[in-house]
Amino acid sequence: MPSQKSTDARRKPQRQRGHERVAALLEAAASCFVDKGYEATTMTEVAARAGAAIGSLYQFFPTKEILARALLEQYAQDFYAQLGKLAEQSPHWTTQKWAEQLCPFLIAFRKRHPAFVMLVESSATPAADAMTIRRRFRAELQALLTRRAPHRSQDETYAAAVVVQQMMKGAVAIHAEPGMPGKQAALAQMQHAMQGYLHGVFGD
Amino acid sequence: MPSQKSTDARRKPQRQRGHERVAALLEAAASCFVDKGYEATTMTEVAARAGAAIGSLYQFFPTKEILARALLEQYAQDFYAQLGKLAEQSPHWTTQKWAEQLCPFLIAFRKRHPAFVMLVESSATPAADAMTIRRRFRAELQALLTRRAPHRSQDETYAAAVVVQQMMKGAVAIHAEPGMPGKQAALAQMQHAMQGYLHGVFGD
DNA sequence: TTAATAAGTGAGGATATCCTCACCTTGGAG
DNA sequence: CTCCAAGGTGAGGATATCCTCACTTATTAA
Repeated sequence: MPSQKSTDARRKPQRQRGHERVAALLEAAASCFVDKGYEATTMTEVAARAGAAIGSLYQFFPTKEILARALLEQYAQDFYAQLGKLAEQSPHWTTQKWAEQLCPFLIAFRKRHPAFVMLVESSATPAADAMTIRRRFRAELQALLTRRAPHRSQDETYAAAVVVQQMMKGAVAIHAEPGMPGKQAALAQMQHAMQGYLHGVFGD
Repeated sequence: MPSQKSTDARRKPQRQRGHERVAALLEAAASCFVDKGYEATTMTEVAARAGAAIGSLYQFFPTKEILARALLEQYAQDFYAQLGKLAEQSPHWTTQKWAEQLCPFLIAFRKRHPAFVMLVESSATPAADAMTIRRRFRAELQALLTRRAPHRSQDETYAAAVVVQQMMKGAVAIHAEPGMPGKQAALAQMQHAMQGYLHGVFGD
């Protein structure tokens, strides 16, 4: 029994047309989630935005939760890939560059995939998946920090990773708030705060 | 026409029993919101947890949104009152004390009223109310900072208030995450980060 | 006591969403 | 060309939630 309904029983596309449909459906789902949130988006509207019949949607995604999880999984891969690029470049960074790179990182990713932060942050249904992603994100941050500050203990770099993660989240929240005056100045201050904190962690 | 259905057309309690009912209903609603989130809580369960009939609930709160707004309004009053206490004491604080007081502030309030942060943070229905609360919260923070750092411009203290607000949110997120190892150390680091940032803002 | 109003009740109507299913269409392999 | 599985379709069943309403009970004022 290779698959169960409750987790992932969707029929995987075999022909090219199937793959195109699935891509369109996922894109439509992302669009709906961004516009209305997870709970408020309806399967009917997802199908409509994809230009597909409701039956087609259910052929590939038997459940709204499975649909969201598929979207999350797709984004998570790209997310970790971007993090990997950071890991490659980080050895050459000054402390200032660390803040310049880390602070806007989530903002940039949210620009590429607006639904990602929404689904990970939302306390909606795929809560377990979101938690997994947040934990791994934190672990990758810790690995980055440990390489830069080997004199710090694991406990110390872990706590620092938690703080940096929350600061990145804060930067996204600032960036995403509609109609905030002086948004650029606030983001600069957030970055400044992160730089000051990293300065203390790195001990330089 | 003193009231409209869409905003607040509830029959206000006149007798003592009515006030008790309303209190029980609000408490039950808060409990449901905390357990299941705004969208997922049903009016039926709110009534059940309050030991009331569904009809009684609708007598005082004709809509789930009105129910949530009433809860938010009640909490907001307490929230601003607590902020006021901070404002009274803040003139005597060292920079370290500022971080010690501000960083755990939201955590403490969340312990008193777990549904408050949930409703304000959630992108659920009363989005406008939540935005209003966040904005006023930020304005009060700015007032606090302006009194402490009069040499800073309004733009500067506003940006600082935004940063401090996000750090407080981050502290709550850390505190609220279930099963995080080294949570106390992470919270201490968050506080340390805020202290370092305020140090720069205050210029001491 | 009696009348009037607040408060209480729960079956059920209206609506909306998730999801199924029986049937149809398409396109590539043999 | 034929066949068959992948892909497509949308009416409608199952379910759940919001909310109403006609009616009963409690409490206060006169």
